[in-house]
Amino acid sequence: MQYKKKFINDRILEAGLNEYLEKGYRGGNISTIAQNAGVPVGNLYRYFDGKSGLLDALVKKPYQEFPKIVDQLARIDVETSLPLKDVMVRLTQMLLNIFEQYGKEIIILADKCATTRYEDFIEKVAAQIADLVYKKIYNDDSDLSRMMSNLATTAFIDSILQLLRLDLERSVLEAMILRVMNFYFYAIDVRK
Amino acid sequence: MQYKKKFINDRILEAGLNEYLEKGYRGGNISTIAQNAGVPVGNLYRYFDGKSGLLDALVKKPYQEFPKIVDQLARIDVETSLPLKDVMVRLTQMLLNIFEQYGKEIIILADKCATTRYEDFIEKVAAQIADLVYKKIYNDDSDLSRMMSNLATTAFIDSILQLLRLDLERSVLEAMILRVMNFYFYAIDVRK
Amino acid sequence: MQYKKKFINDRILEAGLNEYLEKGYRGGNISTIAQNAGVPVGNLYRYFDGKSGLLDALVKKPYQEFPKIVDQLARIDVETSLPLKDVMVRLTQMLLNIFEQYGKEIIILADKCATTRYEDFIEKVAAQIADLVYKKIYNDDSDLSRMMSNLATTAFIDSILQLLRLDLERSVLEAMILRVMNFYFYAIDVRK
Amino acid sequence: MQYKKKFINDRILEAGLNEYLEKGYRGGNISTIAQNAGVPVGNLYRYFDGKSGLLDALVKKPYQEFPKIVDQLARIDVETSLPLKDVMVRLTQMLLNIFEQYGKEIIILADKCATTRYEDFIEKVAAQIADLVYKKIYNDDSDLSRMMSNLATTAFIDSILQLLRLDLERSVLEAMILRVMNFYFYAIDVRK
DNA sequence: AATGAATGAGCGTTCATTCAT
DNA sequence: GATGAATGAACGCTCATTCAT
Repeated sequence: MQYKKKFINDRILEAGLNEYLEKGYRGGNISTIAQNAGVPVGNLYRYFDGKSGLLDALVKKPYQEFPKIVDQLARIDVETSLPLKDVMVRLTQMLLNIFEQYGKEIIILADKCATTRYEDFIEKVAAQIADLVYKKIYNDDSDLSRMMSNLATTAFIDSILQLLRLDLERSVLEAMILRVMNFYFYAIDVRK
Repeated sequence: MQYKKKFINDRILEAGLNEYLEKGYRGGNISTIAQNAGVPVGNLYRYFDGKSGLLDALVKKPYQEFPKIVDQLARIDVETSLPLKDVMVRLTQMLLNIFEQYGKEIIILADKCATTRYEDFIEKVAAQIADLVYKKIYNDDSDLSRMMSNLATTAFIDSILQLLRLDLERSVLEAMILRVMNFYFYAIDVRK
Repeated sequence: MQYKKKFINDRILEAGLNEYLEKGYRGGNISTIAQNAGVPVGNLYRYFDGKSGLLDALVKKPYQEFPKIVDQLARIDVETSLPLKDVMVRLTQMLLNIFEQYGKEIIILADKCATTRYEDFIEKVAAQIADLVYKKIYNDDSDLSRMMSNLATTAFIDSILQLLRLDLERSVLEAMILRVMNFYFYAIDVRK
Repeated sequence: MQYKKKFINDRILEAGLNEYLEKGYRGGNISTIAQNAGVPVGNLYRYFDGKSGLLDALVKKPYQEFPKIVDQLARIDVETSLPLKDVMVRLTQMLLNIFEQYGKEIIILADKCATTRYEDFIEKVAAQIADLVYKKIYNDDSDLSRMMSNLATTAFIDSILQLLRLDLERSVLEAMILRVMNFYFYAIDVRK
């Protein structure tokens, strides 16, 4: 029987989060994580499957949720035929929700997972969203347009992630999101 | 200076480029680099000053050139008072030139130098350009505007970097650059 | 401070002592020390700060004590104006005490520390003692006399060190010390 | 046919001498020796059998001569029954001769050969001379007396070596040798 | 179940020696 | 024969993981 204490589990997760955020997955140090969590290394290994297992645990939720959210959005889009801007507003709301819960974890997924199996996570999510953007705005079977959707989407996501990294107050964050939205999707038709 | 064979020098540089590109500086392995270059480790050390020296050699040129280019651009801007779009076109041309020569090296500088002295290179360059953008477009002493200049500039640079990563043909690259330019700077005044 | 086992600490110290004694600091091999101590290399690093840290730990005490002892002796000399021979007897007693505790460590300090910061330790100690001898016996402002004090003192110390290396019983050691004393300081005035 | 240039041979020997003197055998660096000799490393290997072969070549002469000289002295002693002091004067002359030719080489033999097969050369020579001293002065079948002969002889040799290291002018050296002689062998009978 | 000392493979680097030119 | 670039074993050290207590 595996008995585990939630508060130990949580302290390890938090320490791991900060360590990976600060030094990246490869640069992160398991002993440091254990120490910062106030847990002996050996015990950390009872709670998580080593360095990579801890990473898995940290990013599991957003890693699984993200694609689902975008799928959901896609379905809404198809079913309701909202104008692009509204779709993006919805997307942004969804993103904000998940960011609020998993902000730091997403930054790890986005920036700190070189050499792990997560290393192209953001790329894949961006591609998924870009597909939506492409169908909605460009949809002209040209490679350049596909690329453009990708670029714009990735840039949009990057901008959101940048805001995330700044660790802003909610109200400021909202204001900035609106600006970014405007920036990326105002008069998109003439800019595409 | 001892005699060194250009093709060995180049093979090490190439192997180092690929290794750092693939695994980042920290994750990169000197023995692997040597092996992929077809050179024994010991000899690699005759050509470059170890792991960090090889990184230095790889990124030296773009690391030095980049800030100069932006300075140059700033001077042109002040002296000629060109409209923003023209300034950006100039910048883009300049960037393209340096990208063409040092594309992969710049990606290493941008993404793969955590824990090295280059780790905030892109940030600094972006800040330098963002300052230009801020003065040119916003210039209203508001923190949100400063942030917005930063976001837009970083997103712009990221988009360019993304194109870089795709390893496109020159003509395609040009077309995409034009689109990105348009995307970022069309009707910027109403979107800011 | 983490928990460390005294017997492991001691076994590493002993293995290090023997290794440095046998091969000198530079020639000594950390893996060999670890192996002879029955400890994996990694663990040695938990107990001591690497190759140089282990040397430091080995010689720390005699390195600090020696100069103090000579100072002490100098003070006694000035305050009591004992005849030379008595001063030397006192010195010898003091040396014997420290030799008994740190015999091998002193041999390392004396012979095996080329290229370390201890490399001229014995020279400095000899100079310090020679100064005493010079003031007590020669004191004629001639360079040759200074040299002679240095020679005699160094030879005296070397003789003592040689006895040390022989690992004699206490009683035998005492007898030999008396003879050496006599040898070096009998009728010193006519021999100087 | 092995064709070798004497001046190259000599320059390597000289560079090796200085390197080993300065850094000891283990610390000495073959590439540095080659460079200081103005000879490519590869060529050094044609002239000498590597690091240890160069050492062999450097110390060969004094290594072979020394024991012979002492043997010679022993024979003179037995045949002529000179008084001790005269024997020592003879020895000193002999030593001086060999020192003049091989001074630095002897310092290497004496101090810089840890971990080589020469490491107890000086000890052996001292023992050989000490045997002479013992027979001449002590000769009482006591262990302490044997030890005392060894100590005195070694100290005497060490003092001579010390003078050697100072690289003195001939006249100064002579004066010092006389003093050391006096120091070690004046009234030896009452001091033994 | 909890602890942290123990473990050793793997890293970046050096340098005596070899060998293609 | 001369050259110095090439070679790779061996070093000191780190750290993810294991395991005795």
